[in-house]
Amino acid sequence: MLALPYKLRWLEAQSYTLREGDKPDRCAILVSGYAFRHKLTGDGNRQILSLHIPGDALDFQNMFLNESDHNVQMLTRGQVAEVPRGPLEELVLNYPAVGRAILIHTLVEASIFREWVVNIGRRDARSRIAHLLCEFAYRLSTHDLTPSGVYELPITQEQLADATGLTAVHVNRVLKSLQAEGLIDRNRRIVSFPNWQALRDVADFNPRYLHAPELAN
Amino acid sequence: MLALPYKLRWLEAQSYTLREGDKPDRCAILVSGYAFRHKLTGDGNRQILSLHIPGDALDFQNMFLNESDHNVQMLTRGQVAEVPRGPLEELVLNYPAVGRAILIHTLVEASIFREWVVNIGRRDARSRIAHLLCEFAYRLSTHDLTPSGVYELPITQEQLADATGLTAVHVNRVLKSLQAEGLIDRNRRIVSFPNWQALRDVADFNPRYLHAPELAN
DNA sequence: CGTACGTTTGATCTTTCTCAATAATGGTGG
DNA sequence: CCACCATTATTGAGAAAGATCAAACGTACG
Repeated sequence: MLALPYKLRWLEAQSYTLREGDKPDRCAILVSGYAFRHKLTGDGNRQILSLHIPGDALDFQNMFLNESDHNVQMLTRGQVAEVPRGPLEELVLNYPAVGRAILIHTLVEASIFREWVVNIGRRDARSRIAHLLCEFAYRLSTHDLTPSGVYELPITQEQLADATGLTAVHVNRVLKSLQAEGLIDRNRRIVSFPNWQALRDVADFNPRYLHAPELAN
Repeated sequence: MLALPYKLRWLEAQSYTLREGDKPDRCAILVSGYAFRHKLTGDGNRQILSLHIPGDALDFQNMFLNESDHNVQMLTRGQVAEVPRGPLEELVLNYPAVGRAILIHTLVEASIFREWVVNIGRRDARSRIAHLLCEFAYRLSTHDLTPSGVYELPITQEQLADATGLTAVHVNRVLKSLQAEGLIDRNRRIVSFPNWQALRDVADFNPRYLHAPELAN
């Protein structure tokens, strides 16, 4: 996989790696910084579909399809490795071990989408937000991206609202109440979790859907 | 693909083809009838994740993972073809054309999950329900499963509620109001759409996310 | 130092939920 | 064919979560 041609590139916060309707001709792998997927409704509301951390393949979801069905945008400034579509496709299809790894990556991402459906469809605001925080922290920690248990949450309250199907005002209030209860500790965008187990309980968070062991190979 | 060993089997409504936590050892392809995926929250609420029509692979989402993260259940009585895991994996990994088809199928299913996130997260009850009806009708029609423009919707209002993140009571009211406006026409579980374009508008339905042309190959 | 963006707060309004009861419907055994 | 039962659908009244509107407050950054 490392033998593929690629181009490292810095991207500013808010810049797009892919827009809905585009025909993808390359796949960006996130190297540093954070990114997110989102989609807009007809009346202009935004729904954030996933958050991405270094190591994630940003455009793979659309790579084998003819046109992208959503947008991928940088959350912070960061670096991506862009791999052209042709060689990547060839590698994926002709090397079973690679094909298997990519398929698993794709299936795990689908599993995360399913959990988001559950989160937004069937949990109240408090659990929803707690769940998103748990997921983010858990993913960072299984990738050894957080030495400390202190997380930089590179996301505005408005983006958090768009990720959870709420409004920014309500997110603000819920965040404050989680803090008042000692479930989270915020200082600007820096968050820590004084009582991880209690937060997990509030969030109804069960990491099974992240399939961490399968991804470890 | 047709050379794979498989076993045809009838399943009753409500029977499971896969449960959360199971280790999948086979993949069921739906031959007749309808099925759905769902997940339960910690306090027992159900969220339906997708509806399936004949031709869909029911267990593929978990096939390459070690344990299933959700349940798959029959909506109606119907028939499935069960393919054992080993031969299917081998075929998928060693035949690029098959691998490609499976990958595309998987990516399209992920795209549908994303649209459900948008639907539940950012549309009101009326649009949500209309959207689900549009999706179902559109998928049936692109598979030539509905000669007539009249659909049997094999789903209770409670299931519809669990699919849209609403309550059964509210679904009932919305359905009645859609009918009063002439956007749908119901007689028991039989539905037709007297004004498809108007329903699409209400639903904010854009079939791009279904990637019908890519699936046609 | 001013401007733009993000956060916080209050007051009020709406959508949707909850609880509870009643009516249809479909299927079953006699 | 009919009576009975379990589901499902429908309706009403009241409650609640979250949305909306509007304003003030911070903070980073050019």
